[in-house]
Amino acid sequence: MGYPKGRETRQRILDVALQAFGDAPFAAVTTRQLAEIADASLPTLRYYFGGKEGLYRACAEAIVERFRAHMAPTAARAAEALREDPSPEAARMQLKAVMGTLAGFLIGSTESERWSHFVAREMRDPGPAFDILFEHLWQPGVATAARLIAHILGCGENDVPARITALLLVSSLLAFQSGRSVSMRIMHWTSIGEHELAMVVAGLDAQMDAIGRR
Amino acid sequence: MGYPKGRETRQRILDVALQAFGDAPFAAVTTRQLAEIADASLPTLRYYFGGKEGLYRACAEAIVERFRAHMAPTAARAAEALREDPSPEAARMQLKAVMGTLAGFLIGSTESERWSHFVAREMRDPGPAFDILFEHLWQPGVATAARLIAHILGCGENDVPARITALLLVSSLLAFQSGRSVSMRIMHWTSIGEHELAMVVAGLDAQMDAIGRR
DNA sequence: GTCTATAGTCGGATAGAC
DNA sequence: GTCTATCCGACTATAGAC
Repeated sequence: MGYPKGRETRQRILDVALQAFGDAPFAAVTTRQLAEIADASLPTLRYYFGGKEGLYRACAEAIVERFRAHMAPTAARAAEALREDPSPEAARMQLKAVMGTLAGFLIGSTESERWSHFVAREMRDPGPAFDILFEHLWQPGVATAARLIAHILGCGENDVPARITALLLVSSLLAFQSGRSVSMRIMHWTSIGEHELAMVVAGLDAQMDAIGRR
Repeated sequence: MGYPKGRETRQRILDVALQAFGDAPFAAVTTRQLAEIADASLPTLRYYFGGKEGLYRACAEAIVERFRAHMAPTAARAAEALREDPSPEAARMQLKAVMGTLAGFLIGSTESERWSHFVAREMRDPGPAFDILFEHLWQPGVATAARLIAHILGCGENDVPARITALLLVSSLLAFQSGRSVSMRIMHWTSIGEHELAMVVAGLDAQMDAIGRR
C-alpha cells in the first residue's frame, strides 16, 4: 500500500542525494538544492529521511548494498577456491580476481565513481555514516584481502603484515580513483576510464606478484 | 615597522586556521570560530587575509613552505647521488630515503598530521587551494619519485609505469595517514606514531624492493 | 503523502569608531 | 591595527493546510 508514488519520490530524493553527497562534503550540500533537483519539497525530504543526517546515512546504506551485491560472487568464489586449493599461488590468483572486481566496482559507472568519493571522504573525516561504511565495507573488504594475503605469506590472517598489505592495496586503488583530480593531472589523462584503470590495475598486479617474494 | 603586534596577530589566526582546516572541510569551518579561538575579531581576519578563501589559501601556502623545507635536503641529495651513480640499485636506495623523509613529514607531529588531512582533502574535493598544492607539492613530489623509479626500471621518467608507480607509492602513504580512522580500526591501533609508521614504511619498502623485479 | 509559509539560527561581510 | 555593532542572505526545521 502506498508504494507507487511514495517509493518513487523517496527513491528520486535518494538518487539526487547520492550524487550530491558524492560530489561534495556533508556541510557543503544543502537540503534545499536536493529538494529542488529531486522536484520535491523540504518537508517531504524530512518525511522520508528524518533530516539531513538521516538522508546521508541512507546514502551510505545504499552504497553498502551495491558494494555487497557487486563483490559477493567474487568473494564467495575466492573462499571456495581457497578451501579446495590452499596453495600460495592459488591465493595470489584469487587476490588478483578480488582486486580486479573491486576496481570494476570503483570505476564501473559515473555513479560508482561518486560512491568512491563518498567512501573516501567519510574515511578521512568520519561523520554520521562512518560506522555503517566501516562495518559493512572496509571491515569485510580488507578481511577478504588479508585472508588471501595471509595464505600467500603463510601467516595468520590477523597478522600485521597481512593486514597492512591488504589495507595498502585497497587504499591505493581508492586513492587513485577518488583523488582523480591529481591522478589525471599527473598522468596527463583527461578522464579515468577502463583503459586508464587497466594501467593502474597492472601496477597493482605487479605489487601482488611481489608479495611474499624476496 | 608595525611588525610586533600585527605579525603576531596574523600568525595566531593562521595557526588556528591551519588546525581547523586540517580537522574539517572548508564548508564546515566558520570564520567566527576561528576569530574567537585566535582571540581576534572578524574584521581583523578579513583585514589580513581578505576573507575565508584567502585564509584558506594562506594555509596551503604555509603547508607548502614546510613541505619544501622538510623535503629539500633529501631531494637534493638524491639528485646528487644519481648523478654520481646512476645505477638502478643506487636509485632504489635514494627512493627509499625520499619516501622515508616523506613519511617523517606526514607523521612528524600533530601539526603535520593535520596538514596531510588538508592535502588529502583538497586532492579529493578540489577547492581554492588545489592549484597551489598541486604545483608546489604533488607535481615536484611525484616527479622526484618518478625520476628515481625510472632509473630503476630503465625507462624515461615520463613513462607511464614510472609515474603510476610513483603516484601509487605516495598515495598509499598519504591514504594510510589521512584515513587514520579506518587504518587504526583495521590494525587495532589506538594511535599512529613512529612505531606504527615504521610498520607501514616496512610494507612500502617491500614494494620498492619489488619494483623492476619479476 | 506532499505542499506553502514561516520560524529561528547562523553564516560571511561591512561601516565606522578608536 | 583592531574593535563593536549590524546587515543580509541562506540554512535547517517545523507548523499546519490540502
